[in-house]
Amino acid sequence: MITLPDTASPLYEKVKDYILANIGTGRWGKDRKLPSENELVASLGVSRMTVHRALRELTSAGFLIRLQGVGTFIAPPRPQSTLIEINNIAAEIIERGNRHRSEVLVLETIMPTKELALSFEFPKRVSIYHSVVVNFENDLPVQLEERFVNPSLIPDYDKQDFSKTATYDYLMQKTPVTEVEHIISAVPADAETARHLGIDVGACCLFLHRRTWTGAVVATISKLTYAGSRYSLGSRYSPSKNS
Amino acid sequence: MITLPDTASPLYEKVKDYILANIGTGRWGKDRKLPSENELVASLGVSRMTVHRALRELTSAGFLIRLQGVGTFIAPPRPQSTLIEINNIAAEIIERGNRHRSEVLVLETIMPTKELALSFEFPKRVSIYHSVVVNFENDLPVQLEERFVNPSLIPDYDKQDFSKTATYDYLMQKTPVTEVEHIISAVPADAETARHLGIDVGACCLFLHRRTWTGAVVATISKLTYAGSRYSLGSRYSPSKNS
DNA sequence: CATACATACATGTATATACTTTTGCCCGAG
DNA sequence: CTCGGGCAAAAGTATATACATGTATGTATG
Repeated sequence: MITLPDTASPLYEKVKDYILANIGTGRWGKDRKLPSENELVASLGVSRMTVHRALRELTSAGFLIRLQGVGTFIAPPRPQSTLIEINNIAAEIIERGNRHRSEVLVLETIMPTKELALSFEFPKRVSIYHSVVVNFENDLPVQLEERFVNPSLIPDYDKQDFSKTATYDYLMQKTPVTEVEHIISAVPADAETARHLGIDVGACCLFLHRRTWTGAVVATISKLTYAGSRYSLGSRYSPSKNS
Repeated sequence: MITLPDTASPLYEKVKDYILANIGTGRWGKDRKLPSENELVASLGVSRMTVHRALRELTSAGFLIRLQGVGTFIAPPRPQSTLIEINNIAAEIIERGNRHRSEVLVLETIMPTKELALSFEFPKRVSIYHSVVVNFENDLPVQLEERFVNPSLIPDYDKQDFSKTATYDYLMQKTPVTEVEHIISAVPADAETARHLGIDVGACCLFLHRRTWTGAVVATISKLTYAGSRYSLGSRYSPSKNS
């Protein structure tokens, strides 16, 4: 029987500390398999629910991997990927000390195309909101922003004045985002895009496709086109900001 | 009594979805206070532990704020930014079930231009490693990869065979990255890029500029050019994966 | 009137118990 | 030797219960 430290912290935290202290010391074999919940119950003298909570939280924090029916394992060192941050364009422009202005080209209710309804994961055809806005930095158009919005989550989208409130701000305020999908690509400007952004047809544009979810429901689909010569996505990131 | 959806997902997930769906609709008053655990138990017909777990996870995901003795409240909107993930291209290609191959065009030691030395934050001119590699997905060139590497951190870079080990893997293995800077833009292909990627001059390319630091020292500078028509950066991200 | 106490109610922690789902493996039938 | 059934083990979920701890509030008492 192992005795956990006699501090003020809750029991499941002590169990977490105990497990963390034993990760990396090689104490748990070269297959990096932890004792089972029931073994920990026996060796630590706490209930299985408490052990389970400790293990679940360490798993969600990325330290462990658990397989039902198999066991609990130490997670491999962090996956080789880096993150970049995508900011709200209005805020970004203002932060650079420049003036931001929006021009609303379209704000309407439409029936989605079959393809769009599919992207929304709609079982049947329901009408959705559709907006097209051009964002200016010091009177120079930098971003063409087309959005499709799920009206069941954001009811009054079509009644807003998006030349005053940025669409992004309104959406973020109205509904919590639980998941985001991004696809970034480079595309040549089509005729309409070129006209709105004041660039040549065929000029390189950065194209950002974004879907956001609230729970299991697709909340918004956005297609953001940036004039390639006038804009780039940038970020600086420290991986060491995790627990 | 509210009836939760009859799906296969666990009960606490349904409770989380139910709560998320009610956040932002203004359903829970202008003080943004949620019903107490016991009220949710009564209205949803589940046990308090299940409600508690749902609320605890939403709290740790940043959606809620809980005060013992007071109640549960909707958290103020999170900082408005989202993250996208940039993966190792070799790993990405293999994960898609395709074949990855590299062709090393250049691997040499050079004296940096003044501009480059500035990017490295070098006080004086020191020689650096320089590599140019084309990455193929099933014999189709998708990425032109130019790297400048700080020899004081990665000594034997010029002696590796990068048709066998991906440059990325080698660098990640050799030195820990403490900070990353990314700039993504869309550019037309110049003559040389077009030739190496097998695309037309002027075709849209995704251009990724990356600097990595190890401590206070710039370790690598990379210029990655993706054939726009053949590649897009994608990612799906759940903000709720924090502790 | 002000302070102290009692009370109610909120979330936090801990346990015991039961059942479900997934997986790995042994063992026997063919 | 192979296939498949069945069993055991592991994590996952759900509940009932109890007690701990923190907060707000009303009330009795000095």
